[in-house]
Amino acid sequence: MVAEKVFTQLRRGTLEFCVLALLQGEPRYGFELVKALGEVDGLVTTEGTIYPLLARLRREGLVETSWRESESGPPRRYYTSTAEGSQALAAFTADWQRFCASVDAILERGRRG
Amino acid sequence: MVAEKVFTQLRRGTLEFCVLALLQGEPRYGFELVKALGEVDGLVTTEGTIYPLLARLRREGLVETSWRESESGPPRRYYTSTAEGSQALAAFTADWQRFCASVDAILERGRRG
DNA sequence: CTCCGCTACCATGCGACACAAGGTACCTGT
DNA sequence: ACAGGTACCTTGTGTCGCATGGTAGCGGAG
Repeated sequence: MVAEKVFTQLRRGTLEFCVLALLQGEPRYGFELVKALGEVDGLVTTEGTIYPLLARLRREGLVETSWRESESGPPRRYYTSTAEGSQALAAFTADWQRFCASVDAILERGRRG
Repeated sequence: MVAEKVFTQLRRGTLEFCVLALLQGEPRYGFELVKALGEVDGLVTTEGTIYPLLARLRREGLVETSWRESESGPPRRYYTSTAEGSQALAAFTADWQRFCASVDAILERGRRG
């Protein structure tokens, strides 16, 4: 709970697109996303983070939603990526790789210095 | 100026340690750091960001400072990484690599889906 | 029937970076 | 020696995304 604080900052800006990536070709609902992200190192989060994020994606037209009945529990709101969402994801992926390369270079320089 | 907004978020949490990396083995002053970061893709920033950041690092004991005369201009406050700073940098580097690997994996999955 | 897990959602707060202005010291040209 | 420009540091305000904690409803297990 203490060392994890670093990841809270690192997640900024990336979490949004990680969600978008998880929605590619496969509709998912909120709680499912929390569990999926929880299995990935450094991306653990909670519903309180995911739902505002999903609402934002919806406002921006990057995802669409639809209700479906569940066999065990309350109905679920499924989120699907729009074409615009996939496009935004692709653009981010390029930016992300550039950014990673820059940071890696600096950290590497620091290790030598 | 529009697409750069993504990087603003990505910088969060990493900028601090990029500065720390630049200080390894080589004392630098604030303005110099701004220029050095400005040459790196995605890490461009301004004094208004750097100085509060440096103040934070100093409060946390990760850097030390000392004034030195300049041959051309006002005196400069030089920042040096402490042993604690180098240690924190090493810890972050490990976290960063874990995080990158996670994000890369998710983005990759999204491209296939 | 009651408790607990699942599911969705909202209100509030914090932390880190951006933007912009202000201030002081030094140098240079004339 | 004075004016203006540059180097350098500082401070205040704004923005935005994630965290924390809480509400509410449904359904199954004990």
